[in-house]
Amino acid sequence: MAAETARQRLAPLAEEDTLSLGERAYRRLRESIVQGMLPAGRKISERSIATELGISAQPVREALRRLEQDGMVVTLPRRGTVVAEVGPAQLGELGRIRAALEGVACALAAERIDADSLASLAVILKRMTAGTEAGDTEALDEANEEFHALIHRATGNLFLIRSLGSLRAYDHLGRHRAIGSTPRDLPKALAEHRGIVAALRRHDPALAEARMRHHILRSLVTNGVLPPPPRPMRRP
Amino acid sequence: MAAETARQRLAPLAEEDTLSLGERAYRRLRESIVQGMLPAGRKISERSIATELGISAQPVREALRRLEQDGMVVTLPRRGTVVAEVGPAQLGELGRIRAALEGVACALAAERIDADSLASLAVILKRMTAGTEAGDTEALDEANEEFHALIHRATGNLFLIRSLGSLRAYDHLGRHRAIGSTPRDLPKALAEHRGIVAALRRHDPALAEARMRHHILRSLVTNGVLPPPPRPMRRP
DNA sequence: CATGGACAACTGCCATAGCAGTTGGCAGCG
DNA sequence: CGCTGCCAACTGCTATGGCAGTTGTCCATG
Repeated sequence: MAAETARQRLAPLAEEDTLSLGERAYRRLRESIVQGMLPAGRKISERSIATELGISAQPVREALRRLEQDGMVVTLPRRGTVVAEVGPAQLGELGRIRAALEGVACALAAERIDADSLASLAVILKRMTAGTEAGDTEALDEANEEFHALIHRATGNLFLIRSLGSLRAYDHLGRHRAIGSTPRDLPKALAEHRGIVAALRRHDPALAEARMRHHILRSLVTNGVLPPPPRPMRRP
Repeated sequence: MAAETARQRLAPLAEEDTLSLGERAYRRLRESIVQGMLPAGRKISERSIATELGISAQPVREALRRLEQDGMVVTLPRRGTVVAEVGPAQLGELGRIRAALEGVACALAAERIDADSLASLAVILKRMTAGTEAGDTEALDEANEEFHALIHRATGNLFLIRSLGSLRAYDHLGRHRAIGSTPRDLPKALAEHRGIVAALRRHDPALAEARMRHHILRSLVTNGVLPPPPRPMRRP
């Protein structure tokens, strides 16, 4: 079959940033994948992507190698590179992996988080409270993003930051897969976020880890990417 | 200061494999880092590494970008790339991360492992038993490697396999850092391995996860990369 | 002696060109 | 009509060359 699949071309890279072309291509491609364009199975050729982005093939190639390491594309040598299939099952697995990783991240953060970060978290919590009352899911998503990113950075662990960045990308993919508005339990999420901050403020790694892990797993369940708890979940 | 640090050159890449040069350079460099040559702080220039390996600079560059994603090197744009500092503290963090990841891997494996893999694990257990009685640490290390790699593969999750591959590399680094023979508790490790296989055979994800995580954390403690449990560890 | 500035020797980064292996289709033979 | 073999158009992969930014050294100047 020919490539008749009405492919929407990628806009050329804006030269707004000072980042390397390889880095920009990496982010752009990852974004394009989780946003839904470039669906699973789509063939990605270094040259075509390069011309669409208005750059050379080398940076694209680097980006593809990194995406391959993230598991978002698979490439058969001398055959081609395609967007990896990420079915509901694998999405669930990645969610469980993310839950575990967010857990240790939260534990590490609890050990070394400073007053400034705690203050920032308090501010984010206020925004979350307002957003929950107003039902502003968009603002909530943004605050949620900052919330977790801040905790990740608080660990000071680059490996954790990078891995969780990739994993959260998959989370976005899951939301885009679910047609329409995904179900959420706003008040419960807010309470959990409060509990996590409380544990962080107490510098209690074990408690922080348990609460964070529970929070992620529960949100995955209400979002439908994980089935209801096959065995009674631990109460935090 | 000049580069007078008696640098031992890397042997050119053998063309034994059919792997791409970039992949081979990636593995070679990672190996060289965890083995102790290319110590932390060593400057790594694409060109010099390329000439030492007898290849071009492009594959080396890809390898460096991937190593950067693993956190093993850091590169300042237009300034240079150096081997990342991985102190005892970060080694401990990475260990805790690995414990969590090995845990979920073991849980996933428990859900879907087949009879063949279980049989292979039984064979490995026998080798471990023999090695423990004979005190053959080298054979034990090899068996241990296969043991965990087999469980990783049993999950069928590429992200898990890749991440744990990188993490285990850091584990080797920890052993090479510790001068002389690192302390180990062979009988205890054997018993834990048996318990893990039993949980896998029972297809009990929660039990398998708890046991695997405990196993990793304990081995990290006896190896000295983690301090003795600051708070009472859960009994599996 | 101290200081500043220019030049050379790096560095990472990117574009171009071409290699070898794979695939799809089409002509030609049975 | 069906099958085989070849050829062109891909693919990923690597080498080469060169650009721009950084650094360290050395000489000239105060």
